[in-house]
Amino acid sequence: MQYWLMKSEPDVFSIDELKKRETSLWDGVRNYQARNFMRNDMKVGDSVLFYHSSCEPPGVAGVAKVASVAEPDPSQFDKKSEYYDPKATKDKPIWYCVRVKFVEKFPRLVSLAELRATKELKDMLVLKKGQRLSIQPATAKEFECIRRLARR
DNA sequence: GCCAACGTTGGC
DNA sequence: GCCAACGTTGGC
Repeated sequence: MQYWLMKSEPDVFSIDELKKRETSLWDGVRNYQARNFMRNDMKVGDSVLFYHSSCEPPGVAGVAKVASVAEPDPSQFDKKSEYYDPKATKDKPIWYCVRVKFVEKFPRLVSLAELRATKELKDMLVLKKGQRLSIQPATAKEFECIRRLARR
């Protein structure tokens, strides 16, 4: 069982939207490293910290879990989608995505500033300078620490 | 295979 | 809106 942090801009897709839909494909990822995490490493039942980025304030908004292993991202075939990739074919998909399931919205957002201020979390990838990857591995310790912070 | 130019991410 | 950091593209 692994732990992950997944970033999303709440204007595009938020924890509230996931709650409403219950499950959703995590589509639109167009970075190979992030794709590889989804395609190669994510397993059903893995826990996900749902991170809101490019907003005020950025931070961890809640928890999801992986509901199904990766499948070809349908948006790569959709000419009307902003994620359309003309190089992808159904025989040879390029992009993959997992399905995630809503678990909980935190009683309050745990902000990036708060993550930075927490000694236990100092090694988190999301705090590293220049770390832009939208999907990052996390540890059980980090996961539990953030869940505790959210209830303080 | 190098690397300059360009595009994107995302905090501030 | 700025810009640092990083990834991708494409000419050579």
